[in-house]
Amino acid sequence: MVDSEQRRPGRPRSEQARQAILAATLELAADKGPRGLSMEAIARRAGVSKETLYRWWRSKTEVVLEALAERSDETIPLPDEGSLAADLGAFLRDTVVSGDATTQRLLRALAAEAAADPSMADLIRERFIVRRRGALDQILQRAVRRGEISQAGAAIALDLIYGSLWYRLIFGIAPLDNAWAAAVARAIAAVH
Amino acid sequence: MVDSEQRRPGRPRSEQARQAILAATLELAADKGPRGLSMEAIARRAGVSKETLYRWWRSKTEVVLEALAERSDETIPLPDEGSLAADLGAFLRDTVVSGDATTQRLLRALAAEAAADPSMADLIRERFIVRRRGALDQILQRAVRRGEISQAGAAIALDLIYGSLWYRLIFGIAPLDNAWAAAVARAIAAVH
Amino acid sequence: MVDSEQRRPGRPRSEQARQAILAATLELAADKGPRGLSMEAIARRAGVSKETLYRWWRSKTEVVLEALAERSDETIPLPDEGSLAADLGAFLRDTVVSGDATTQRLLRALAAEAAADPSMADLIRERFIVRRRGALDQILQRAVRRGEISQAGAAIALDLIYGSLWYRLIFGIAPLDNAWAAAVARAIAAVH
Amino acid sequence: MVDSEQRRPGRPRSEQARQAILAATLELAADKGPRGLSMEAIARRAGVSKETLYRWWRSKTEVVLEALAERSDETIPLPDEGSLAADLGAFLRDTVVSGDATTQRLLRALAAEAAADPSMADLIRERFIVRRRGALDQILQRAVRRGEISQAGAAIALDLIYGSLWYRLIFGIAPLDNAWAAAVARAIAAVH
DNA sequence: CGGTAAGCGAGACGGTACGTCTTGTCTTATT
DNA sequence: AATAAGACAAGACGTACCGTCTCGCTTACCG
Repeated sequence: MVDSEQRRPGRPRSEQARQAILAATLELAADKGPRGLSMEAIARRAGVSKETLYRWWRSKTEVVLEALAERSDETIPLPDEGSLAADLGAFLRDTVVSGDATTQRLLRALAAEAAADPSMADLIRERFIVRRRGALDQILQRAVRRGEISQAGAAIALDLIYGSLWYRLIFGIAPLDNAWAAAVARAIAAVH
Repeated sequence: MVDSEQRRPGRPRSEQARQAILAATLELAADKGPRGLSMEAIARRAGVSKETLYRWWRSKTEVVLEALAERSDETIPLPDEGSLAADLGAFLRDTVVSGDATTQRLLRALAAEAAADPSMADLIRERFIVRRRGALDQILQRAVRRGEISQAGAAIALDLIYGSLWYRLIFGIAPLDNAWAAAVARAIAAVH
Repeated sequence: MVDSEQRRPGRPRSEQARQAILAATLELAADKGPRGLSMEAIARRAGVSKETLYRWWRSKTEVVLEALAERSDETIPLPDEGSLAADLGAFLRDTVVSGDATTQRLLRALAAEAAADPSMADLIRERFIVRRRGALDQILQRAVRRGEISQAGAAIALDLIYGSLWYRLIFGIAPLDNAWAAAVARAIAAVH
Repeated sequence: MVDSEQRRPGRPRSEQARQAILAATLELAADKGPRGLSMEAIARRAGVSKETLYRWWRSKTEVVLEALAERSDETIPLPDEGSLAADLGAFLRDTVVSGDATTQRLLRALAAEAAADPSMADLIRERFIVRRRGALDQILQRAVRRGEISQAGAAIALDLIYGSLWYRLIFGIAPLDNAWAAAVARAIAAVH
C-alpha cells in the first residue's frame, strides 16, 4: 500500500495553527528582527498557546527553519549555461534576488542561534546548509567535469562562496547585491 | 605638559576590577561557551558589581572585544615572502594557530551578537573586523602591485577569505586548520 | 417493569474505565498526596482519556468523592451503648480506625478544593459531609432524648467534633488517634 | 549598641513594592477569592516583577501570611471578665467581628495551601495558628486556675473551638456569626 | 444483518500559572 | 567618583495542568 501516512487516532494537528505560527514568525522577523523573535512572541502573535508551539518545534531554530522552507519553493534552480562563470553568476544572482529583507533577518536569527549553540549549528547545517551546498556543488562538479576547476578548488569554493554571503549578512560588511554575485562568480571562475 | 590623561577627582578606576572582568570573560567562554557568557555571570565570576560592568562597557559585545584585544598582542604579523600564495599561506596558518578553543568561543559569541543586532554588528566591524581586513589587505595590495591579482580580485578576496573562516566557525562546517589555510591560500592565489 | 434504569442506545459505559479511574485516584493519593492528584495524572495512570474522565465527573472533587464512597462501605456504624460518652467514644474510635493514610490524603484533597472554591465546598457538603453529620446526629439525638445534652448543645457539638477532626487533618495540628477520640468524647459528653 | 538592624549595603528594599504587593493580595482575595490569588496575578496587580515577589516570599502562603499579619494589629485582645463563659464569649465575638469577607477569603486560601501541602501546613501552623491558640490558651489557663475546666479539657477545647471555626469557613457549613460565638462559648464553658 | 448512536483512546488546542533566569537601571553605604 | 552589594521592572524560558475539542474505532441496541 502507498498510504504510508496512515491517519493516527486523536485530534489531527491544526494546519491553521501551523500556518499562523509560521506567518507570525515571518512577521516578527520583518517587524522586529532577530531580537524580537522569541517563542513567547511567536505564540502571542499567532494566537497559539506555547504548548502547541513546543509540541511541534523543540526550539526557535526549528520554527525558523520551517518558516524558511515554507517561504521558498524549496527547489533551488540550477542554471546550466555552459561555463562556470555563467552558471555561478546566474546562481548567485538568483540567490541575491530571493534574499529579501525578511529572509535576511530570518537567516541572521539562524546564525545567532548557530553561533551561540553548537547543537543548533548542527541542526541548521543538516537541515538547511547542506541543501544549499549540495545545489552549488552540482554546478561546481559540472565545471570539474569540464576541466574548469579542480576537485580541491571546487571543495574550498563552497566555503568561500557561502562564507562570503554569511559574512556580509551577519556583520553588515556590504550588501548582498548583483555586484557581489558578479565579483564572486568572476573570482571563483578564475580559480583554475 | 605631557600628562594628557589629566587625573580626574574621586576614586580612580580599579584596574583590578577590569582585569577580573576580562579574566572572568575568558574563563566563562572556555567553560560554558557563548551561552554561558552573560553579563550577570561575568560580574558574578569576577566578584564585581554589575554597576561597574555597565559603567565601563555598554554591552557584552564591548567586554568580549576588549577581552579579545587583551588576549592577542594586537599586532598582526605580516609575512612578506615574495608571492601571494606564500604570504597568504603564512598569514592564514598564523591565524589558525592563534585561534584556540577559547578564542573561537569568544568569536562565536561576537558573531551571535552581530547576527542578532545590527548595531552590535557595526560595533564589531569597526572595532575588530576592519583591523583584520586591513592586515590582510596589505598582503593583497602588495600582490596587486606585483600584478599577481587585480584590484577587484583583492577586494572580493577579503570577503571570501574571512567569510570562509567565520562560516566554518559559526556553523561548524569544518575545522579551521592548516588544511583550510592551505586550500584558501591556493585558491585565492589562483584568482589572477 | 422493575428495569427503571432503562438501557440507552449506544455503547454502554465502561465499568472497567470507571474502576481504573477510581483505583488510579487512590494510588495517586497514596503515592503523591493531594498535590499529585490532578485530572491529568489520574487519566494518565488509569490509561483513560481525559474525555472519559470529564464525561462522567465534572471535576476532580467529584472523582475523589466517588473514590471515597467506593472505598468505605458507606454504612456508618452507629453504636448504641446507653450513654453519650460511650457512644461517642465508640463512634470516634471507629472513625479514627477507618481514616488510614490514603483516606486522609483524599480528605485533604477535598478540603483543598472546598477551601479554594465555594461551589466545591457546596458539593462536598451535600455529597459527603451531611452524611457524616447525619450519622453523628443520630447519636446525639439519642442523647438529647435521654436528657444527656440539650438540643442546642447537640447542634454545636456537630461542628465542634467534625471541626476538630478536619482542623487536625488540614493543619497537621496533631494526629487523629484514639487519644483524640477519647478527649473529644469526654469533652462533648460533659456539655450538659 | 542597640543598633542591631545595621543598614546593609546595596539598594534598600522598596517599602512601596512591599505595600503594593500586600495591597494587591488583599484586593485579589476580595475580588476573586482564593482561586484568583496566584503569584502571577499578585505581581501583575501590584505592578511588580515576579522576581521581586519571589525574592521576599518563597510562596503564596508566605505572602498571604504577611498580608494577614499586616491587616490585623497583631495583638489579640484578651478579655478578663471573671468567668470562662464570659471570656470565651467576648473573645469569640471579637474574632467574628474581625473576620470580614476579605479576611475569610485569605484564610480559605491558607487552608487550601495547608490541605494540599504538608510543608505549607507546617508553615501556617508555626507562623499563624500557634499565635491564635496561644491567645485562646491564656483564657483557658485562667479558667483552669479558677477550677472551671480541667487541664485536659482546656487542651482539647483549643481544637474544638478553632476546629469549628475553620470547619464552617472551609466547607461553608454555617456563618461565623455571634450565634456561633455564643453557642461555642456556652458549650465549652460547660465542659467542666 | 446492517444501521444508529453513544462511549472510548488518543491527543491537539488556547489559556494560564509556575519558578527561574538575564537584562539594564537604580539606590544605598563604603572607599 | 568609583565600588560592592543588591533591589528592581521587564519579560523570556520551558513545563505543567486545565477544560475543551476533534478524530477514528468499538460496542452495544434495534429495526
